[in-house]
Amino acid sequence: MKVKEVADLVGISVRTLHHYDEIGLLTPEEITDAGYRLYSDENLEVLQQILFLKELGFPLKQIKTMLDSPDYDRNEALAMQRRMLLDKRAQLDQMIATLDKTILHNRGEIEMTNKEKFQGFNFSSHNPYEQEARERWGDKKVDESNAKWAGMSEKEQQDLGAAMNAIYFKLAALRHGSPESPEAQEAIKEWYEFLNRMGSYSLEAFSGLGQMYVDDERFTKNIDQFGEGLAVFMRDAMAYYAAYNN
Amino acid sequence: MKVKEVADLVGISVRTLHHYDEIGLLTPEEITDAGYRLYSDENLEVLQQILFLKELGFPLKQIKTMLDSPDYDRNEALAMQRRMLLDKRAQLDQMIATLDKTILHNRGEIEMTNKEKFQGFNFSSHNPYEQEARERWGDKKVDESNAKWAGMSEKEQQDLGAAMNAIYFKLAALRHGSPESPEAQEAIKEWYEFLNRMGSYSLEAFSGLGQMYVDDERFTKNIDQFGEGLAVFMRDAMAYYAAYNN
DNA sequence: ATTGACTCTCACGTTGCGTTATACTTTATA
DNA sequence: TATAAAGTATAACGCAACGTGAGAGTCAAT
Repeated sequence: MKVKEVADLVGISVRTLHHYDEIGLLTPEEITDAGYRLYSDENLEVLQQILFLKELGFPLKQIKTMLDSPDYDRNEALAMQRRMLLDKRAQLDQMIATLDKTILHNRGEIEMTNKEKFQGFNFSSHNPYEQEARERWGDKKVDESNAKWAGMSEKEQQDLGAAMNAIYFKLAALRHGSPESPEAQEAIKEWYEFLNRMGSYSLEAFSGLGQMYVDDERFTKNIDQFGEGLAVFMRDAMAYYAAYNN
Repeated sequence: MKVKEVADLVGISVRTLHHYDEIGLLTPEEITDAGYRLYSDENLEVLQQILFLKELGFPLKQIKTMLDSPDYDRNEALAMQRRMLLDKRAQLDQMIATLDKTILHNRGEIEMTNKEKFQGFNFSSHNPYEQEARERWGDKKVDESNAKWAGMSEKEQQDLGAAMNAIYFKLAALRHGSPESPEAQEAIKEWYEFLNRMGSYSLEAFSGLGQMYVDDERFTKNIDQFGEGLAVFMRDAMAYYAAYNN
């Protein structure tokens, strides 16, 4: 398929396809003698992945990094994308609810706090683990973490969300190997460093958090969406990392 | 409220608020002697509108034009935004359905056409009026219009959608006056020119289309979402325009 | 053979901020 | 009360992701 055919089929521009080729994100299967790009069905399947991830706010560089990874599993990616699309739909639902309340507010039928007026504009939805986190680490650490989150722009929040997912991806791809392998330890180190951008975790607290991933089935359920058994794998990797990095 | 307070409440950056001030989109109610920006509750309500419209893909320049318009009615705007958010949610639903099919396809359980793989990535959903349009204007005109639409990038399609909505807004604001007033005629002229970017309408066809807006209750229902009685107003404005612009 | 549509590369422009630097102001802490 | 930290201002460069236009070659339709 030539560029215009692909562009029309998908609903993007020819320039977009050129750009994706230029940055190495989507390289046509074949180039004719005249230099024309020919796209294969496989190219289209990759393009579909790109558009899903793009819709979810991932920057193209990060999409390329994901797709180029030898550990990238398309079916696991689809499962993750599905969850994120559901999250995004839930965010839209919340925005619609906020809009409905705003209409009633404008009619004088209800009062809205300023906070209520902006429900749904970012993913700062209630963290269901916050109560447990407070019990385990105290109010100060949670408030500190929340303050950091709240002090970020939407872009920063999205980037963090995407970075977090990228780490989950990487760990999921490694989970069939040993949690003590250099690759696994490298990836879990990224997780440790990532967490320390939000709060401040000692190695001991890090290991304890890993145990929580398994003890608390809500954590387990969320994490295992990225790959069955990932929560256990992460716990073991985190315990090993904590033991051997002090 | 100072910038950081607003930024934290809303989940945007301080830089964003500065930018909106710079371009005249959101001007703080008050500036202190030190030059600090102070935002009022009214500013926050405007900011909410901005964020709704931004989420719907309107460029900031266009948002500013809308908000600055003396005809801008916030409640009508909210109704329109609600509809567009519902449309966007429907698009996400379609993307999720596409993703689900993709998962089955990857398992070998179903086959997907290339077209099916990209359902939901743009708003090229089936136009329910297409059948009637074919009957009234023939296959050639509809194919031509569809081909033009399909040949556009997502950005162009979104811009057109936004431009279309902006015209509807303008007309809705004018509908309590005479359809023959210069303002109404100017706005309906924009509609005429807009339609001619998609197809090619004679003045006679334009007037006939206006009549259809009233005769066909699905048209009426869609158009009147922008303002009760707008379909009738447009029909009359279109008839007058057609009669006096040949 | 000619024309129209499609394709290529190149390069500048646009939008909406992010980021950094520098300096002033306000608030919290010792 | 003095000092440090946090918050505020403006200015300006940088970035991502294309859009847009120009010029030229290629392919398909007439």
